[in-house]
Amino acid sequence: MGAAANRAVTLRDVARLAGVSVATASKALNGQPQVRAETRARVVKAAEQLSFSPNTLAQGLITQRSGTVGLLTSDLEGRFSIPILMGAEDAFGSDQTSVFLCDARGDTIREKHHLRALLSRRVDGLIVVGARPDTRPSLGELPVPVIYAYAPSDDPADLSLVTDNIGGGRLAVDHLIRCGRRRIAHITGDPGYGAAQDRARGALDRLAEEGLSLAGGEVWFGMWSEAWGRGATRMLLDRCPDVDAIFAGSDEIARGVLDVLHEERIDVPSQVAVIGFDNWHVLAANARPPLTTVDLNLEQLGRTAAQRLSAAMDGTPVSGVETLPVRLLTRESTAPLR
Amino acid sequence: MGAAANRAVTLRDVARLAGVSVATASKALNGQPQVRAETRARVVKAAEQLSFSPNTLAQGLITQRSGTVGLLTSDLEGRFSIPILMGAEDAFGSDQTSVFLCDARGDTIREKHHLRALLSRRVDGLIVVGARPDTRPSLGELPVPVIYAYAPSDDPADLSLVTDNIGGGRLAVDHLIRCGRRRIAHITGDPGYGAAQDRARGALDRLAEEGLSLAGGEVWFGMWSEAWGRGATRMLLDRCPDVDAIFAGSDEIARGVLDVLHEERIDVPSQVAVIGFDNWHVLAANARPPLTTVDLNLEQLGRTAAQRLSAAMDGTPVSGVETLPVRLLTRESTAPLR
DNA sequence: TACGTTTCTGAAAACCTTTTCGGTAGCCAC
DNA sequence: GTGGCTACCGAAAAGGTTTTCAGAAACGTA
Repeated sequence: MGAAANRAVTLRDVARLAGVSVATASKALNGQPQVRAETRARVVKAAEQLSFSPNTLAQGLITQRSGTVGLLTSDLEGRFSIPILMGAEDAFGSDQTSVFLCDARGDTIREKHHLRALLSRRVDGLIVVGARPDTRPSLGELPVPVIYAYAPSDDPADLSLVTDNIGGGRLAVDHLIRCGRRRIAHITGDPGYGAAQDRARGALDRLAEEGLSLAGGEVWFGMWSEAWGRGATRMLLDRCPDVDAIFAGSDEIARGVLDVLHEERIDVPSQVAVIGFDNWHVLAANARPPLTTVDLNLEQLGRTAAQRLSAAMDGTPVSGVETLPVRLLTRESTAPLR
Repeated sequence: MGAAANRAVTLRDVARLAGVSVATASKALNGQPQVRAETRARVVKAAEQLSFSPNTLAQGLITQRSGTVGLLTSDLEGRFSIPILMGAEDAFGSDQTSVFLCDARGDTIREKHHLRALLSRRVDGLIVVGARPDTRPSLGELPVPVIYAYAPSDDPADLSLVTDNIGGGRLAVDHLIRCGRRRIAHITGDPGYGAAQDRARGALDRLAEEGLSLAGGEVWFGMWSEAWGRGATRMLLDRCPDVDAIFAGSDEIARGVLDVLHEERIDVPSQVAVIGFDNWHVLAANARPPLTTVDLNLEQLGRTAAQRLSAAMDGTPVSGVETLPVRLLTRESTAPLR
């Protein structure tokens, strides 16, 4: 594979080839004004000829900026971190900032290790992505700015970016109401998750505004799995056979819901509308029928994280919790009643 | 969040606090022998007190090693790259090598951009992960060693690491045969994928050894989707109602297969055994029943990639295509006939 | 011609660490 | 008291780049 260990070409090589000093070469390549056009051209040509690329390490050493930020995640599947990473990369754009992704796998000592590694590589900032949307311990005072994304920090002095779970719950129910549904049930995951509580809260709020209450009488908390989605749906149909819409707290649960409805020959969406949460593409798009769901806008979250981080790196101190809107993605599992 | 822009502490600060020169401090911290135990202790204490962490950029500048490798992927979902990343991190372990993940999103110009960024950060090596398990264009001659993982390079002078799709096909069919099945069908994805061809090839080989041929008469090529899994299964049941096992070319397809079997009240595994491919956890583990599947061993792939890369970085030139074994993961969708 | 001005170039310092090599101090033996 | 060890420490160079500042060259003006 051609180890091709020919020593990397340095600015000195370029300067020599162009017949100038390294100082001039540097200025020529960086667009500094105090260099004659003709000289600049010569340097640029030489650089291209040698396919020179500046040593970022050396640059970082003197500018005190490494041009890298760390993305520290605990997310084994990459379900959240990859979209956030893409958003962040987008926002930093080609302005020579790269993003370092480290996966701590939910392990505190691995997290510490990665943190040390990132810090010793002099990252200019840090984005911390939690595995679940609940508060997580703050990393404390660090020599670089930190943004917590998805899972907020427990220290209000930090800046956290979270998705709007309450708003998402409202949005889902609002959509169902607009579809003419009145007997709406909510099946969701582990009640220990703040996200489950918030989504339920949003749903209940919107229902109350309409003078409605939950079909089935209560929120069906359980687990974040298809199996629970199936089990809860069976119980729900038992207790409340005239339900006309189900809001599932996650796409996994929604898959279970759809499964049982299908089994019972209940048509979706004409008899019962189903809406999920997360827009986990492989689950939602492949569902039968394709699943209307609440998209978390994770790329946007990543972009915003990058922007806030840029601001913080430029010295504007930031803190608090910022809630980012989610959006409805309609597919075929919901439709107006008539 | 405490921008805490207090200038990072340097070795000079440590030395000053310990009352020694920077040279001595360096030697003390790096375990060099020519420093008195008492002095070393003083330096170590000072370093801890200031929570000093050496500037990797400066270190890299003189050792000519950045202690980072790049992981260049085209995989939007993170389905492949995250496990490979974890395996690679494992293999490099805490021996101060970090892994830089960049997502090119299947876009050539983005790939070029990331490549430049990585190279200018002086990564010590590169792992390139393709989006699909087919050959991809070589990056050509680079100043650092490169390993192609998952998708092999089209240049035989490169080193590529791929999963054993033929072996996987054999393994799947072998398992079904051991379960006493004789009328085995194969539903798989896009025939344009080498992986689809290889898996089918392995399956056919193993069947031939047993003197069997494929139930349904042919391989059912189609698309990598649940919908195709459903459609193909319906056709299959139509043409060949006595089938007793189905080998699906991916877990997504297998989900479709299970769906239709369930719909037709055909019990899995007692009447028909089903096996998938990929071990995409959210799909396979949540299936009804949980899906026996072929695990790609991607973490192992990542570990091996890291090892080969280390070897290459140490000067051993490597090339060719290395095929890594996959393994069977039995859940409940397969079982002996009786 | 002498001087001031403008325009361009280069030497050198700085960033932080590692490593080499010379130097100092202490010790022992003569 | 001298020479020769050993054990320890520090000055300095190196790595590649940017930036500052001084100097050189070219030009115009008096």
